[in-house]
Amino acid sequence: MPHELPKAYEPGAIEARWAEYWVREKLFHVETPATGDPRPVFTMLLPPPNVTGRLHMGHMLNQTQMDILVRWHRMRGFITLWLPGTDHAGIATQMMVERQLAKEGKKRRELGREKFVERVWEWKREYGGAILDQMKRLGASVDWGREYFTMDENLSRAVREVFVRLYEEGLIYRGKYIVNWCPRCETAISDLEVKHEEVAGKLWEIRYPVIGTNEFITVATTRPETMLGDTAVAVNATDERYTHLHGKKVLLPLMQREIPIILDEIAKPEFGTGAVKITPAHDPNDFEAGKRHNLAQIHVMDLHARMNENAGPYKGLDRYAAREAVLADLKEQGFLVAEKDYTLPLGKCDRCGTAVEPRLSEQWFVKIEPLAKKAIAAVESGEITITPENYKQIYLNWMYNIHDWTISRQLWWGHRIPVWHCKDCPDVDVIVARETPAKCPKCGSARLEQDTDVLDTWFSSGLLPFTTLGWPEKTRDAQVFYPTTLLITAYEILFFWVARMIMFGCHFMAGHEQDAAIKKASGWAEKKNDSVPFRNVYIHALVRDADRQKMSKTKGNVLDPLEVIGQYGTDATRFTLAAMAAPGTDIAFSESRTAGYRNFANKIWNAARFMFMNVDRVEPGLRPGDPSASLRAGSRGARLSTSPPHAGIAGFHAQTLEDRWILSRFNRAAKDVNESLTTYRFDEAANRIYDFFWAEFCDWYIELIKPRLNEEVVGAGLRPALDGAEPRPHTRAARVACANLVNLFEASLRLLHPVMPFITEEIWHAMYDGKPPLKSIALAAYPAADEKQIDLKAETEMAILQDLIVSVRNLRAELKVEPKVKVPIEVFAHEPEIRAMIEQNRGAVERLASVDKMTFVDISLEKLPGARSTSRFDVHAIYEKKIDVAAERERLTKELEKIEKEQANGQRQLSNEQFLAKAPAKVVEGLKTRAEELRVLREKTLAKLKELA
RNA sequence: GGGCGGUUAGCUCAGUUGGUUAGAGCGCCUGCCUUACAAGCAGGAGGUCGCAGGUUCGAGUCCUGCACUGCCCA
Repeated sequence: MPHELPKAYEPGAIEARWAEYWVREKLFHVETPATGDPRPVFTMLLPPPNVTGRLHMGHMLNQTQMDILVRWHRMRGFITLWLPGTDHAGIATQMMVERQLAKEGKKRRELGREKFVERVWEWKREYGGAILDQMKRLGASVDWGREYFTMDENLSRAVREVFVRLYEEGLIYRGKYIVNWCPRCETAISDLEVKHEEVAGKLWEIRYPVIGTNEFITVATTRPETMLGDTAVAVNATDERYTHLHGKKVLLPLMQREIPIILDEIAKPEFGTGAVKITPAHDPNDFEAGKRHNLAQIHVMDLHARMNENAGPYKGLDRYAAREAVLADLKEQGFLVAEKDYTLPLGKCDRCGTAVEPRLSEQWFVKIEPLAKKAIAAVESGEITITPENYKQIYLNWMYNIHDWTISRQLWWGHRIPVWHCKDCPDVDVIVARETPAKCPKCGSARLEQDTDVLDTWFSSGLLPFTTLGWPEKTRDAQVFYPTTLLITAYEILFFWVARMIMFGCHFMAGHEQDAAIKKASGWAEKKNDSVPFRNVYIHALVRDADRQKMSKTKGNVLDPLEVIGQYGTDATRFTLAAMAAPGTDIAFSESRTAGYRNFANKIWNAARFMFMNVDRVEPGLRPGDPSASLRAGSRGARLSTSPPHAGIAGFHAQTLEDRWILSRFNRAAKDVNESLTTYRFDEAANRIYDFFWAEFCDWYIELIKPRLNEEVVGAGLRPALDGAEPRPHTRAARVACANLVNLFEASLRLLHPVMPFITEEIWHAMYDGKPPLKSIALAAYPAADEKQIDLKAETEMAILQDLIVSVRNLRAELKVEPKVKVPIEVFAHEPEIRAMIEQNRGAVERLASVDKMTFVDISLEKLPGARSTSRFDVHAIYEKKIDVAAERERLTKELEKIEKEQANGQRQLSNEQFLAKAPAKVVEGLKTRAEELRVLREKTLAKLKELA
């Protein structure tokens, strides 16, 4: 089985199999490290998806990036913990179950709180795992053994603890304020959960008669129905138009209520008529103004945004129906002055899209300023870094202007507020307790009632970095894994979640110290503050559709990641997201790219087939990590226990130019990829691997070693193969080439593994005939560059050789040589070493450029037709077909122009003293070398043009 | 209204602290089923880097203004 790969790469079966294997084998489970464990740690918290959620492209991008870093760190020997879990998502989940009930013709309130919550738990047990199951399909290497749910008993206990402590510290208070009220969800929501939208509306001007005069005062409003709750009209003290009305009252139309004219800054003289109606119970600004002037607060709507008894004749009407009725009546009575088109921002509930109603109600708040202070300091001081850096300023700006946070929600699903009211105590005091109290501490009554509200979901998720590690107990887990290393998340929840984690972390973990040895090993020795929830934050991009449109259900352009995966495979989809994840730009996800990366996987697949074919032919039984096997003929040298090497490729015997070259290129690639991943440059890392594997390994290296792999011993006796089976006739060179191929391939798989975990796992296991030294390539070492294996000379020589081969291919195309016809060539090399090098690689040139025979000459070939020149060599194809003189002249003229343009450019700089004085020597040197090359090239081109004339 | 991005090939995007010839994938054109791969191979065309100024020996890269466009906040 192992070496017989199907001809075409089919990701489906492979991926499902390994995804299941990784979970079953618990490969990514992390035990709590013992004291004295010297290894560095890498910890990440998975931003918990909503328990109601379905995987979307944003999750997939997020998880791909996290998984790349997690696998990379794990392979580099870090204790790597990636903690998964789900969020109970108060409103969303409640809505889901309400919808389910509605289908049965039932309502939440009919069921009652207790039964309803039981229903939600049932729902959670049945459907709540869906998104995590989807995650498994992505290959996310999380520790499933530590999975959490925000409503778990231990996490709930921590939530109560936090509430009580904050209350005792005076950082939680209850008060009557204007909040954002969603009449659909029947709950208060925070500022962040309101989405503002520009909508076309109207601005109505209404005149209120001033009592005791014949005058009117005109106010403008976009929400005329709220006038029913007006308790004042404000004008600006400096507004001379109204000076004579100071101290007077107006008679509120329709309601016939006398209300005062007040002087307040809220009225801006330059805006409209300069007079504003004040409705303290239905507008946040008016509420503040009302407090300044001690105005009555009149509710005119109920919880469902229907007019209530305070709205007089309009009682029972929905707010929009009431608006129509009010306008009609105002018009009829002559109070409506004007109606203008007006664009207004409308706040909508983030969850259900219903227009939010500002509503005066009693809620619980977190006093945010003291918490924000520490959270600002943590980022300003660099204890927490935010990447890309521009988000740092966005975070800070928001933090500077932060408001108190409404944490109570009028829902049934969530952490119920640990507050009780005593029915027998006349005063308004509350009992705040960690556990349900049996009786009132004041009067001893047992008639206690728990507050009906639950906490905002973000209140609990903001605690996760420490509650998942056992807080409030002081645990070894916290000592090792807190602060977590990195948080990767979307910009949208920077405030919702990231900011709150920082505030809570800095507050509740103050004084915490990470295990000193581990902290140092992990590279955080210079960090002073161990209370922060994470050391770094990386904000990832938004995934848009191929036309840069935001994906949305209403537009119908949502791409389901699982469908994309079904079509191209997880590896290709992951690769797409990684390769397109350049910082600062959103990702316009295009399936054509994914198709391209599926092709890349197929390329790897077929390169593996090629490798296996040769192993089976040349050296059956050969395994990676056992490079000497091919040299110890007859002995069973495969040592399965050797773990793969860390730096470079151990046991790679660089004997030929292409060997030295690929080894050098591999080490360079490893170096670049490691550097890119350090700075979250997933795009650079992915592209670098792509280019190395395809353009260097496959296109050149494999092609170059083919003849060697086929070398057979002539006349000598046959040698027994490793497994003692059929004798093999291959030379030592062939066997070295084969071993090199295997070792290089194995190292390349490790290089690629974090981005494409499945295909690499599959081929890796096959390389060991299904008996690998480790349970997974994910546990093998990540390649690190070995500087000694970087070989500049080999790279330069190879570049010349490639140049020669490509030049001949060019000539063939120009001369329209039949594909099957081989053509003799002549080569003139400027320097003897280059000539020797080309001579040594004669076979490669002849084969890869379809050359009949290569001969060296001692005179320049530049003037000949059918020749190509570089600054290092001339090459001439001996072929009778007449070349197209006109086309050739055109090509040369174009080339000459290009050369001269560059030459002029270079000359200008080189003759500029300022440039010579100021530019770095390296640049000047480079330019001089280039100038010399250009001079040679120009002469050659000119000579040839002359010859054609 | 305030803030932050973006504008580079037909399309989607890279392009490090300014430095020698601006790159990739897809698409397009030409020729090939060359025994790993047609999901492939070889070759090719295609860019006044949004516009106008400025700084600099040198600008796709830095500064100013403008145009278009996207996002966030109020």
